[in-house]
Amino acid sequence: MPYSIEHKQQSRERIRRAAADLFCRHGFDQVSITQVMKHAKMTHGAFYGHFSSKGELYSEAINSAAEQSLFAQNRENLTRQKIVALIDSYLSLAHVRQEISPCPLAFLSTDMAHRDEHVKATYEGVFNRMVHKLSQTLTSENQPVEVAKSLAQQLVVTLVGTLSIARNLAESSMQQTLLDNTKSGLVNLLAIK
Amino acid sequence: MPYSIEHKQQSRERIRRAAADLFCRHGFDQVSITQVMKHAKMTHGAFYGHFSSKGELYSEAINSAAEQSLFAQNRENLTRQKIVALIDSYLSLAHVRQEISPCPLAFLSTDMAHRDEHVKATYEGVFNRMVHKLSQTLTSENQPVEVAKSLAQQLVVTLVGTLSIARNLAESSMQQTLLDNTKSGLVNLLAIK
DNA sequence: GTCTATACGCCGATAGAC
DNA sequence: GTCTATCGGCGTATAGAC
Repeated sequence: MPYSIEHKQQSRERIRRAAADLFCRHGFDQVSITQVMKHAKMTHGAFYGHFSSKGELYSEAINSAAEQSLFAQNRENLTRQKIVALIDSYLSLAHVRQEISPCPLAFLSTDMAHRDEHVKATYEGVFNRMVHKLSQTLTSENQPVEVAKSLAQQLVVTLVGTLSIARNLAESSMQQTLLDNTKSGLVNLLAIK
Repeated sequence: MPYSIEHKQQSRERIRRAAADLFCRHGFDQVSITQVMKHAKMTHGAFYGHFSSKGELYSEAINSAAEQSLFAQNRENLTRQKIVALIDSYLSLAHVRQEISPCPLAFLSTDMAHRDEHVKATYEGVFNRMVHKLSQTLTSENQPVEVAKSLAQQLVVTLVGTLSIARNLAESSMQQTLLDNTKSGLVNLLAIK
């Protein structure tokens, strides 16, 4: 038995990671299975030993991107201070250029519209988990949970909207200005609760 | 001469409109020229009498969508009151479902990433025009123009982020909650200036 | 100006050797 | 488990008739 179980799991994980990177960078339709497998150092025929279809890979890739994104890096509970740092990293040129692990919510928002229900559900799951994690931190004792959840939702949609538009601006100075404007707006939002 | 100049212009405009609708609904790659031309009541061979490539059509479609969107409907100067009404329409289920003319910024944000520079520039132009129009209204005499522009940018990115995420939520009740949360957040944002 | 017909390439998925 | 080879379908773009 020349191939161990670990070997197969490692191959699968390499495919997942390559797909997460490429899909976020170029979108689902513009990335072929051949390209993904080339990044994972295999040929395209081997793909179907790990996934049943390109669509299934997409779900896996979204989850993989979420696992490596900024939101997942603080595994334990967040603090308000860490949220500010997270906003800072999220709204950075490095994130726009995908030099750090990209947030799939921002890089794939529009790309979801035409996929099957399973892929959409994956995206929605990532969104809900992010909102939930943030709202836990934003909750204070003397206010209803709905307020914290509303605040967390506003935070996420603003981050996502800013990043996906910033990506489409030609000059990096314009990108930086947009990122900074949102940053100061969010500081106000969180300060007044 | 069986075909008048107006006839050609009308055909071209039908193609532009059909493309705007379909691209916003399904994305660039998922819409074929044949589909666009079917909606425009022609066959696909006729397409190249009006546009030189599918990419060129994309730019035209983005501009066409912008022309018909909510931002373009108030041609004269906006007022603060009209901005509130615009936010209300923008953040409606009807817009999410594309029952009213869709905002190309929200429906195509991610789809831009992989297109050529000309298409991206078109998108950026639409964004800048919207920000400019809003910032004119949000300017008051005793504050620098940068403040109004920053506010207008925050407004647009928040609208775009909310709509593109709402589109990916399965239950309309969840969509409505998200829309309402952003709405109340923006009311606060604009009130405090 | 619009039609039908076709050239040409790319991609998802499968088959079979090793 | 991964390889090479291939099938089948679709989509952009072009050619030529009307």
